[in-house]
Amino acid sequence: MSYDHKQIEAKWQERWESEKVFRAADDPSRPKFYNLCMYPYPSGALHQGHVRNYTFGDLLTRYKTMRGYNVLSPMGWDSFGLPAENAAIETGVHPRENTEAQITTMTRQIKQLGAMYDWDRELASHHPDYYRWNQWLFLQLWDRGLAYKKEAPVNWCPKDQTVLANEQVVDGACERCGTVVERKNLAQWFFKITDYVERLLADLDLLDEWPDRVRTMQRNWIGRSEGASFTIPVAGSDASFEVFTTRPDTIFGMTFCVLAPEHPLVADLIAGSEHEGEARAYISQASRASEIERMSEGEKTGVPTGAQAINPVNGKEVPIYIADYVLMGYGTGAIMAVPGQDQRDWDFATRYGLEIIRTVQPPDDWDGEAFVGDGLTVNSEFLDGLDQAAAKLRITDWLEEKGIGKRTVQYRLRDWLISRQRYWGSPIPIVSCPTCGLVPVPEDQLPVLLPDVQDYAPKGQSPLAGVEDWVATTCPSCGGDARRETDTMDTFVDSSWYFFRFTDPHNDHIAFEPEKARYWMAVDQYIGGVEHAILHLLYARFITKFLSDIGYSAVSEPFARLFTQGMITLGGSKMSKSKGNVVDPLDLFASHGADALRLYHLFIGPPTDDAAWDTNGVEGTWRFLDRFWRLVTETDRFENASTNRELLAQAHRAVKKVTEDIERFVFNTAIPPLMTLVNSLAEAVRTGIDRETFDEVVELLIKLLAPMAPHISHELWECTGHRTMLAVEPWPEWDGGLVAQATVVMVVQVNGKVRDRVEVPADIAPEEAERIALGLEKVQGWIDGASVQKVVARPPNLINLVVG
RNA sequence: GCCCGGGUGGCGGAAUGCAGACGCGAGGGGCUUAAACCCCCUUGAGCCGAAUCGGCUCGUGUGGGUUCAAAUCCCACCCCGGGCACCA
Repeated sequence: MSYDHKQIEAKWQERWESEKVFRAADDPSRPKFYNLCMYPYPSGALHQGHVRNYTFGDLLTRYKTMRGYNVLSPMGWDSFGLPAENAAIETGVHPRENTEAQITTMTRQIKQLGAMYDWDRELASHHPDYYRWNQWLFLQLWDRGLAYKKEAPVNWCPKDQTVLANEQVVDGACERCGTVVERKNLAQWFFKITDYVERLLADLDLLDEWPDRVRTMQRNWIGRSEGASFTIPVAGSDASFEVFTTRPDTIFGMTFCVLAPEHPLVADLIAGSEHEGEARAYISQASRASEIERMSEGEKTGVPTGAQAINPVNGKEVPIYIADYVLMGYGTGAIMAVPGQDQRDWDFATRYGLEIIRTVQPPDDWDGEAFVGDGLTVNSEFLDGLDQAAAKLRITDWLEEKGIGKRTVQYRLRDWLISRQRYWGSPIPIVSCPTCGLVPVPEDQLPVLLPDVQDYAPKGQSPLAGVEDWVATTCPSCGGDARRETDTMDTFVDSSWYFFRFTDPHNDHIAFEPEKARYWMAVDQYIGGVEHAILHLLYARFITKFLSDIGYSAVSEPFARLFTQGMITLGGSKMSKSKGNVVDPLDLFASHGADALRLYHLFIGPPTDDAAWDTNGVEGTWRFLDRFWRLVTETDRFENASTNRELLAQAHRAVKKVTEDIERFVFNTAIPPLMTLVNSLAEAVRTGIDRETFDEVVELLIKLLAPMAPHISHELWECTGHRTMLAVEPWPEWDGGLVAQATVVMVVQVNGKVRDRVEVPADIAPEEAERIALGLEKVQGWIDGASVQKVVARPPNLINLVVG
């Protein structure tokens, strides 16, 4: 009889839940393991990406539990955010109602997977119990000057009617809806992540259990550049401007300067100039140009200001241009242009007929344009003859001595723009008072509750602005009339500290007890999609460092070990509703069961890699489970047999292999030894096996399968007469004596080609291996009288005879 | 343009001194009135031999190199995927 996955899976899901097998107690006497899958947005439908994520996570939860760890594996909901609000705009249904219905649905689906969480610790970021502490976090940052409001040019999505962080702009378009992003000046809230930039960069080196790829992405995102900044005076005026360069050694090659169109000095420089009209037209065009147009590389355009700059090293006067290839947001918004050593400057110079001076000698065969490589400095007075490094050092010292400039480090990373003109998020706990200015809502008045609104449609400001009796309030400081901040927080704020809240999820007088966090943090294993490699992980690292600084966290890095899983693809592209290529996990729960689906996700390929979906593969893992099921439940004839020891040895080798593979987080190679062991066991049942060996091999197989296919494993554990809960049984150890092989098949090569194989003792000496190899008939045929010139012996696996 | 990954049968993928484990697919056989399920066998390409067994040659994107030995290490190139991108 084939196994009834529906009945068995329902039975065990109920048992695990009612017996609270996976509830984590705060017990500092036990070694802990904090295992966390990135908490999901409650979209309402479990997809294969979730299944893959939770299958990996649950395998680890169950494995570590069997290894005796006190495992914390919580689940929660990233439940604020745009999709629920956009749905509300269309349907009028309150986002809360919608979100909570979807949480209910997804909870049921996750339980159908058999993935175990401590549901007593469930949290959802839209609950006042949670966002109250989100607001608390905001106030902590405010108190230390790390939250501030300022007018800034921002990325504005005209469709969603909200501001986007730089990180949420992809190819000049809104990450969510694809609308081309505009630039707008608005007063916005920021977190000062740049205060932490050096630590965020330096501590990446400590994260040696993170994928290199993710560390590199973060490093590039932070974008540290060393160089010099210095002052350039404007000729015939008191004005001057600062520039930053990574190539101060090329300063003698400066033949013009460029200011960004938004540079504050521009207006003064062009006033009254013959180029004023032309320049104004250019500036206004640049400000209207969408981000995407400005970003498209190509022809560099610009206009002269008519003003001249004075090169501080040699007093040479060069023209000052305005061009949009210089960005106001990076460095000082002004550059010294050195076309000889910078391709962008070269392009600009050749277009406008400007002078080009090489100050680095290119190689003799150089036929390119700007030369950016290393070489001897030329045309540079006291720098001549120095290489790049020496010249940089020399000129930077010179600039510092003269008081003209200084060593400078620049970063690509900007402060984190956290305000959103949307409804479905944590209200920012600030009140604006005409006399006191911006005043924080006192901690004991938190949470600032999100009020209900009538109209969710975006109008350029948060829908909260329309709730007059909410907006109108009194100043906590002077008691006078004041108005509430109507922006809400970016949902990345919610997710930047939720892993702390899981350590003390019900606390209603503090965000979390530092003592509890001290026991559970850091997260030992964090599992999720690589799409969070930059934003979420960077923000979470920043907030953790902050919480550490204010005494709430004993760790300054939240995630000790990070695992990023690959995507599931079908027909060459990522499975997604919009592509219409989804395979619904719920259908597979019904047709093949959660165990077969889980096993398929483990087996399909390396967990880090993308994997091409093949429903036949689920059929395959189902067949494997069913074969094992029938073998255990239908075998009833036993006899003494001589091959039992070899079968037992194979079983113990499987224990070793599976254990080692789980430890190194590679699951696809942990399944084949189980499949071959089941096949060998079936073979042994056909040819004769004794009861004792059969039972031992079955017991090992059940335990090894327990973290991967838990339902069928638990049922078989019970079927084979055990009264204990398999989930908390100890993980099996392998018998070293059985694993070690007495004899090994040695490969015999002649001139590097395999010519024969021979069974030899595992501890064979090289000389003996050579003697045996030379005695083989086939080997003699290949040597054919020639002399053996060299013997490379790697006993007992291989020996290579080199003949000439 | 710069920085990461990656190219192995019909397919997903194993393999760090034996290429193709394991699974899927395909082909053949058994069971069956029949089909499905299940069980057994075959399955990189080419070739040799009185040939269901034994053997040979080639073969891991392309071209070189190092080595007794290369999918694996090195160099160059091609292709695919990802990240960043006028960052001075």
